[in-house]
Amino acid sequence: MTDQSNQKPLKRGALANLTGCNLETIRYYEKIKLMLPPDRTTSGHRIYSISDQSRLRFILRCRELGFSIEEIRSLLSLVDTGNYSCNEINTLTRLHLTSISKKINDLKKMQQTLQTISQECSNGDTPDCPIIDALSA
Amino acid sequence: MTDQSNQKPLKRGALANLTGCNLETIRYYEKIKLMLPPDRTTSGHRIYSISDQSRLRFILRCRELGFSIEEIRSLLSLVDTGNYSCNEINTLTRLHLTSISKKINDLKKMQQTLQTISQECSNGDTPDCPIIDALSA
DNA sequence: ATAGACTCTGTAGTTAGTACAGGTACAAGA
DNA sequence: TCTTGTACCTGTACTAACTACAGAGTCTAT
Repeated sequence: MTDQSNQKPLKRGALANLTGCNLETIRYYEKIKLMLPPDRTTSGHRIYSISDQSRLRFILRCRELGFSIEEIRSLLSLVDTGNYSCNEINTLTRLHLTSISKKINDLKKMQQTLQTISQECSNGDTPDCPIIDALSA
Repeated sequence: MTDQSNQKPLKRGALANLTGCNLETIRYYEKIKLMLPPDRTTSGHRIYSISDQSRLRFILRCRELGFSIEEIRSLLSLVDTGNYSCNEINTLTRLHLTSISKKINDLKKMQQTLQTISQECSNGDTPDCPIIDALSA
């Protein structure tokens, strides 16, 4: 009954297809030691276990949520040792939330400024442009 | 009466101090041809004219507002040729505003998701963490 | 004259990947 | 069995926008 197609060991291309991750990115994550070195066939082709697949999904999910590689490294190392508390994880999460808020605020300030100066624009055909003036100020 | 101190030709360090721009960044902008090659003393030290100073300020202001180097290059090339209309400038500005809005939206989605999963956290001392569960899903 | 600050050049490192080139391995069809 | 076309292997170079350094030359103030 259950579909076993995503429960089998996979080669790199198949893992990429399954997760939506770029082929080269998988190798990159191994190089920077986010992904553990997978088993290999005798000829050297990588074989990804189910736990490798879960780990990649975890990484990709964190990236979607804006965690940096180093933040993910911290999360993974807590999980890998098994010596983590929910408390520690939540601290990292809240730190990340703070930096997201800061980015949003910075972008909103830019947006506000640009909207203001853009509204002054006459949209004319002459080189007399209040935007350029504002940017030069 | 008027302070002429920021109206004199300057060397690189002085220009950096005056504008708040990093010393090396000025050289970088020259290398990538955002800044025009300045005059030199006989021994090769760069001497920045008043118009060089204005150009750098323009670049820095655009960077503050989130324009990419290539966007600034477009703006500057319009201004440099003199063949620009307010209309063209405003088009570039509105394109940039669109990309800012998109970034804000993306960050807000991350924020929302992270807040939700963070709130489920018991902050306990055990490795039983709903954040990790959510990230693994 | 000389010490210390400034400037010059080229190069390497940063983040988070992406894209090749040149060479094997594998799987399917004739 | 042979062949052909993918898929995979490795290392390296490229992206954006800087920043930092090493080693050499120059300028300035005492």
